[in-house]
Amino acid sequence: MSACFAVIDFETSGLSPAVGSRATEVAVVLWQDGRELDSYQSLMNAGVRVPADIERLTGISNAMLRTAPPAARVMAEVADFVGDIPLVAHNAAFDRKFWDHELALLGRQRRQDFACTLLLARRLLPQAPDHKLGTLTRWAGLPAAGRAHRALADARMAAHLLQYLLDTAARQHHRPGLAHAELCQLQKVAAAKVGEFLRPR
DNA sequence: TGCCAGGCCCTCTTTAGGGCCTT
Repeated sequence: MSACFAVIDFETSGLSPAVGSRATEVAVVLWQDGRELDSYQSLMNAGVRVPADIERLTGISNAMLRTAPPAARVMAEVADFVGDIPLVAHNAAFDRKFWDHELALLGRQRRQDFACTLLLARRLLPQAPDHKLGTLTRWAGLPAAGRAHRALADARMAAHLLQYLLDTAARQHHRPGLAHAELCQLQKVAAAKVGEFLRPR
């Protein structure tokens, strides 16, 4: 049995907490052995106004956020849902800074590493037209999980992309005539390299 | 109104600059 990953995606009011941006929606997909075990998704009201261009991009309106549960309650729930499971995101540097910032507002700290499907895709799939999540999903023929730029759909797309990358890493290390034990060892090495590729520095 | 960040990585690089990617 392979490791379990918590694939996360935030929608936000902007590009960085450093300029006052806050999370507006979060989703996490628990992913193991090529399938979704469980998921969490919620809008979250952080008391900020979402600019009109981001409303259009995500479809998350200020009216929707007015009736959403408080950000503090949602972050406590999602952090408990994730526990110590390793986190994965597409462009993890982005989601990591919002995860850390929103948890810090609760007086809590991240307990695990973040892996990044963007960095892995750049290394393992250099032939792709570009490395946006939507482009890679279409290019690799992965399932379109719903409306792009909504948290649960993007988290599911990133989970399928993670599986595609894990499979690609294993395939690129394959040599004919390997004994089963050798193949298992090679996959462990590939998985370790995946972790190394994806860990934000 | 328009803008705001920041890490990674490539190259016409390393005493730096700029594109990509996230919303």
